[in-house]
Amino acid sequence: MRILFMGTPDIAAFCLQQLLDAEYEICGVFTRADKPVGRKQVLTAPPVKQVAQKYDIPVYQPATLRDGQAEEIIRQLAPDLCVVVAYGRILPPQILSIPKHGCINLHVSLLPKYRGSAPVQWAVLNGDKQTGVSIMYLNEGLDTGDILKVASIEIGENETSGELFEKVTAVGAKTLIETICEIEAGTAVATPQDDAQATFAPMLKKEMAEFSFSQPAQTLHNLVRGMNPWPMAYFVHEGKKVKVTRSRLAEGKAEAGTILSLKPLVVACQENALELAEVVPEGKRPMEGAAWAAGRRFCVGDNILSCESEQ
RNA sequence: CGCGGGAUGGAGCAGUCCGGUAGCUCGUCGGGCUCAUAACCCGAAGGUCGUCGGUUCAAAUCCGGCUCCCGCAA
Repeated sequence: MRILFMGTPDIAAFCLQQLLDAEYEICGVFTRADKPVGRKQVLTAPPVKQVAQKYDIPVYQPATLRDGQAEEIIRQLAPDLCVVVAYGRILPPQILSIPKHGCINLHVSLLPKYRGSAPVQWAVLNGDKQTGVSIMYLNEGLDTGDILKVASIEIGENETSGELFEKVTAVGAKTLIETICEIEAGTAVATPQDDAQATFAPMLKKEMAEFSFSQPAQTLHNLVRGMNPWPMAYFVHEGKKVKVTRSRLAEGKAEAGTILSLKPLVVACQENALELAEVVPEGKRPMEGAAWAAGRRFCVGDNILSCESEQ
């Protein structure tokens, strides 16, 4: 079985690695262009490219799939199956039809829920107790193809998107390989999605990460978890961003923003209260919420939101 | 030369503008109170103020070089 692999970030690189470890024949890799990364803006190859190069697999990074060139390359590679994991592009129909066994895709949600680019984050943001992975055939829509196989995954109470992503990556790769086995064996069965149940999980935007304390603690806790590791939930204190990287639900009732405890640092929300376990003030490194409170010289009863006017 | 913040006992900060005895909250250790405690009271230890050089009677503080950390941007 000649496989053409398409993907870009870590999860895709992990799947590619697993396929290689399972000794599948990878005839080529499509990934997105190298891009500048980090403070120094060093031009960096996507994770998938790094893995592919290690195994001397031909790498293609076309700017578009729709000018006929990509189609030509793929025909020459003559894959039996195309495996797509977080490639970041929709494949046009003329490419979808090239491989004999079609194109399959790993999507990290229980489809038809959370179609789109940030399914893991949205599951956490919405406070879901479980999510999962789906392997499906690609069609011309966005994550709308027939489903071959699913696996569900529990979401812990304090689990972040980043942590969940690690679990999802492992389960996803495993499920992907199981599915490929079934396709090879001819036992794979595809089931159409129920479009009426579909929801959409768009890419996160930085503005979505800002909060005051005027929402229920559970909502904010979900935000903190869901926005970690990027873009990180934050509130503004004295004109500066304070990211909250870790939180816990806490008991207590008071006007939103009231400091109920300094150690640990607990702040009242619209409903209940939230412990700020770890924060990253602008220009500072991560620190315990209590340490930040010590340096800010808060007192129990102060309002974290109105400090600006008081001081 | 992308913009900006920062480096002060174990943690987080103040002090720097206007040089002159190292300060705050917490932690640690010892003691006390208490049925008890993460609570409270008393006491103690712990810092060549990132680094190198300059100015000065005197530098955390003023001047210059360097290193490291972080936020933004991408």
